Amino acid sequence: MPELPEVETVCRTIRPHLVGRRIERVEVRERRLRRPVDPDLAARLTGRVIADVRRRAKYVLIDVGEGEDWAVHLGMSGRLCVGDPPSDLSHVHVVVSFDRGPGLYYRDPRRFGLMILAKEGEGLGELGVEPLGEHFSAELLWRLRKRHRRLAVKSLLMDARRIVGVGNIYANEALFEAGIRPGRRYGRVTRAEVERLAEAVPAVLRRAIESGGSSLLDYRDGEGREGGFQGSFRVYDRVGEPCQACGALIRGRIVGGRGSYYCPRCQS
DNA sequence: ATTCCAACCTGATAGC
DNA sequence: TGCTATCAGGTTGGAA
Repeated sequence: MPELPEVETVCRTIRPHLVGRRIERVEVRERRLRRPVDPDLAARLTGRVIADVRRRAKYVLIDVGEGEDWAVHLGMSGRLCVGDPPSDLSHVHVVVSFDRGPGLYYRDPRRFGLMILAKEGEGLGELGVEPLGEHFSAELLWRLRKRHRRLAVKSLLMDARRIVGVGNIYANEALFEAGIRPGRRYGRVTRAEVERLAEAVPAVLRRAIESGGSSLLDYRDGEGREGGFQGSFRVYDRVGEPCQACGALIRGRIVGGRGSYYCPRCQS
């Protein structure tokens, strides 16, 4: 679910409710996430004052001072919402209350999410370039091409060790915008196409953020609202529908184990 | 070193 | 209605 635009939206929507709040109580109801939650997490967080909330890759980073971040990954079905948890607490794994104002809860039916408390910048593994940052460019993509000639271009876009934040939805959408088929070997992508891709990736992500992200099933922002970008998909999950640009029927195939979608006329 | 793929888990949906 | 099979926004570890 949550790719960069969704995580960014969550950060923006929880930030005003959390900054300056002192963590009063943390209840971990289910420790079995993708990696087990530290048994001491609640104790380590209690009493901390939240200094900031920001995003890195697909992580929500809650700055709890002393150089440490409470990093939350939403996996496929995670939600981080401000307010009281729903009366049905199933899949609500963590509930937080503060010295004042509304609480915060984490819900994740599939438990592919992750939650750690670590020194700033640590514990998140190898993370690549931010596609909305200054280091993302055609030059970078061209450089990466040298080392990944055999890889499908879409798989490269989705490899968080190289480029972060781009998941299955936005990889498909950006490749449509750049006119490149998802399964094309990266070594066969031309310089001109790389230039288009370098424009398309941040453009798609920015538009999605403006719409509050995409809600398929589980995603909600920090205030419980659905995103709106799912109504703007050009190719994602649209097999058999006409391309909005040329009318050809959208096709689907598996690339790198993930559902991939493209217009056979607009994308080569 | 790079690439591929199964695995993790629950729920929604499609087909019979 | 109900059962089964398939698929889903992500990441990872191990094999090829």
